[in-house]
This record gives sequence, C-alpha cells and structure tokens, in this order.
Amino acid sequence: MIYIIGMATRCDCNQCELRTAFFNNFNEEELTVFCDRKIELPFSRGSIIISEGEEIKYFSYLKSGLVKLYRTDASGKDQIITIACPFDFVSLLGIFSETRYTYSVSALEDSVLCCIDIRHMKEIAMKNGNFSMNLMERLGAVSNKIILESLEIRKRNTHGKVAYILLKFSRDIYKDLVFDMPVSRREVAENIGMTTENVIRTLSEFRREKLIRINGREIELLKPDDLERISTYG
Amino acid sequence: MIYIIGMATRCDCNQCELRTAFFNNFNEEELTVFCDRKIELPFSRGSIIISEGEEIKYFSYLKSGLVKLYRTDASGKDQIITIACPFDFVSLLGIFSETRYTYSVSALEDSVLCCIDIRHMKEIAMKNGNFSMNLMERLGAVSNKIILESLEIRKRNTHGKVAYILLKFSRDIYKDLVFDMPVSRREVAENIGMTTENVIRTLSEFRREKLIRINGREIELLKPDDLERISTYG
DNA sequence: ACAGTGTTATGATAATTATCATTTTGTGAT
DNA sequence: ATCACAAAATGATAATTATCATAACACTGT
Repeated sequence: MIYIIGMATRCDCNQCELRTAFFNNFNEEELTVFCDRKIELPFSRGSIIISEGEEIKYFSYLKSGLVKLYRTDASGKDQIITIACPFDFVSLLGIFSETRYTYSVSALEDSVLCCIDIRHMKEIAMKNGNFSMNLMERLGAVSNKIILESLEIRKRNTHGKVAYILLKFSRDIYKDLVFDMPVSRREVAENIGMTTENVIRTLSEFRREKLIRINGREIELLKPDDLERISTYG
Repeated sequence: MIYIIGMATRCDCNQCELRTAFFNNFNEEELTVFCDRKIELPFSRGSIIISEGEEIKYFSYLKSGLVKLYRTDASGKDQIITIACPFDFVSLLGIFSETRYTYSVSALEDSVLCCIDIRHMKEIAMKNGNFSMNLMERLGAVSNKIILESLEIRKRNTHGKVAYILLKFSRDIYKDLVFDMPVSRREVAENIGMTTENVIRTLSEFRREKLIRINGREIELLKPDDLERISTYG
C-alpha cells in the first residue's frame, strides 16, 4: 500500500516535462489513454513511500524531489541501495519479475511520484514494442548504474568512499559545489557501507585539511580535484 | 569481437532444453525464424568470451558450463560481478541501453553460448510483446539478483563472506556438499571483496574447525548449518 | 522554556583486515 | 623429467576500521 500524503492529482501530460524523456513512442491516442490512468502522488520529506514486502501495484517514477531506495535486514539495519533523482525510475528492473517489493522507498525531500497501474503498464508493453524497448533500455540503464556504483564503492577505503559520495552529490545530484546534504551522516554510512562515526570522522578530517567546508548539513567542496584524487586512489 | 574456440554450430532448437525456459512465447514460425539466426559457440576453460569495451553484437545466454562476468580497473585489478550458470543470461542489463560492454566475460569451465544477433533480438522484441515482457522479466531477475547479492556480501565480515560464497557454490551452482571450486582463491577474493591471503586464511580456519574439508580445489562442506550461521551473523 | 530524543562530534581502545615476506604445492610447457 | 611460473598456505606486522564511551548541539512536541 502506498501512503498518500496530500491529494492524488491527475497529471497534465501535455505540460509534463517528462513526456518526451520517457514516452516518446506514443501516438496521441496512446498518450491520452496512458495519461488517463496516471496519477501524481505527493510525499512529504521523511515519509515512507514503499515498504519492503508490499505488493507491487504501480510502476512509478520520480517527478520532483529526492528519494532513497533501501533494504532493512533482520537486525534492523538499513542499507541504502541508491538515491533516485527527478526523472529516475523508482520502480527498478524487478518490477516485472517480482510481485512484491524487495526494497523500501522513502522521501529525502518533499517529492512527487508519477504512478501508473502496473497491469496497465504491462498491457501497453505487450502491445507497443517501441515502448517496451524504450522501457527496457531505461530500466537496464538504472540497474547498470546501481551495479557499477556498488562495485565502485566496494573497492574504496573509507576516505575514498566519502570523497566518492561527496562528489556524487555535488556533480550528479545538485550540480553545485555547495549543497545541503539530503541525508544524515548515518544514511551516508548506510549508503557506502561504513560506520556513522567513521563517516563523521572522515568529514572532519576533510574539513581540517580544508578540502571541504561544513556547516551542519551544508557542505562546500573547496578542493574538488583533491577529492577526486582521493576518490580515485581508493 | 567474440573469440570463437572451435566451430560455431547451428542450434537444433527442437532439441534444445532451453526452448521452453526462455522462449515459450513463440509460435512455430517465430521459433523457426529465431533459430535460423541463432548460433552456438563453444569456449574452452580459461578463454575470454567478451572483453570490456567491445561492441555488443550478440544477445547471448549460457547453454552449458560456467562463466564469470568481471570488470578490470585502471590498476589492473579485477572485480567479479557475478558467476553465471547454465540457463543464465550472459547479456545483462545494459544489453539494450549500451552499445559496448561495460564488463568482460571469461569461461571458468568449458562452456557453450547461444548467441543471437542483437539487432534481430530487438526486432523480435519490437514485434512480439509477450516475448518482450518475458525478456524483461528475465533480465530484471538477473539484475535484481546481482544487486541483492552485492548488498548481502557488502554487509558481511571476512568469515561471513567466505561462508556465504561457499554456500552459494554448494547450493546454487553445484547442488552438492562436495564440489570443485571453479575459481581460484584470488578469484574468490575478487568476487567477495577481500584479499587473496584472507580468503585462504579463512578457508584454513574453517578447515581447522572441521567446518569444511579442503583438497586443492575440491571442497566439502562438513557442517553447512554452522556455515549458514557464520554467513548470517556477519 | 523545557525535557526528551536523535544527530553530530571526538577520543580511546579493540578488533578486523591488509600488506609484506617466505615457503610449499601444484600445473603447464618443452 | 624438470624448469618455470602461478597458486596456495602461513606468519609477522602494519594499517585500517569498528566499537564503546562521552559530550555538545539541534530539533520536536508539550
């Protein structure tokens, strides 16, 4: 079950900037039918969008905001699988091979999801080969990114890991050397596989070495090239 | 370019045990067309099947044998992404979103690949929605498995990691408590993200504690339940 | 304003893991 | 058979990382 914060609204697809990004294979009629069944769901920062184990009812992608995909193990510890930006799919490749989610999703910032009934999505994919291929390409790219990132993180030591994720936030997500960290230090740790204390410690070291400036959650990369070197070395 | 060891042969799809497993959505005509363009390629143990960066020309899956998918970084170190068994796809995720391979593949055992021209594959996917969905499901399942396994390995300590991969070989690949390790200790290390020495040391500890019996590459799991506990704890 | 709670921060210490050095064993090529 | 080379094995040591303890700070609800 999806927890709806606020009103679900019909998406005006003619206005939707995502239209060409995702569904450039539709003709007018198909697009109309598609959009008729599509809804937008707003979620406020911190709310849980999907809980691991619940039934997959929607295919969804992120229209605005920022969300994290994560797993919780038996002892209650979380592992962040990836952080999804606007235009990213929240539904991963498993969407068609599984009936239940193998991960949870929660909103790091106020976010809006576009959701389409999964059965409807399958129907369209069955009929429209171009759509199907487009979807496969996109889903493949997302999975690929997650796997490669996981391998990149794995081979780094603590300094390399922290440098890597700082650069990721700066380049991929905020496109700015100054940004507010959307996640706590603990969540950073859950993302890159280290302890919270060591994330904090490493950030402090970077600050002392004047590689970054820290003001609470606000972070400025002062020497991105040096961070790059640290990230690549590990 | 695919390095062909031995003769490429036409696949007799009527005999092929993989037919129903993969392509149960074809009618007779489609299957005939499909099989006309499908070839089998044999590779001997140790040979490189795909090199990172080369153009994707075929969609391929493993008919028999065992192969590893891996990446090589700038310093020449390998990371094993996954080990593929018969019935597994060798073409992953990126197959439709990339034009070049982002990983290499080599044969751990004498192996036979079934290869289909990627353009032909796309054509069929465009026309046949059922086929497309089936393919998406399969690709999704593979990607999902890789991502989850990567997360599982990441959260374990050295003992947990080694126990995990021993159980994987025993259960998932050989379905026997006694098996010949298809990979060297170094490759195990590259698979689970530790040093070769620590893999060897941990195996020796398991041997001393009578959890396993080691005879070169032959390994017998003497106390799988204890290994299970070690794997789950980490 | 205040208590309660979680996050950030830092230090001391323990545990884990990697590195380096060396020996033994196994394997393939000639 | 034997030479050469890679793999397996082990120990000693160094480096890295986690754990535990504690404190300051910030945020939330009353």
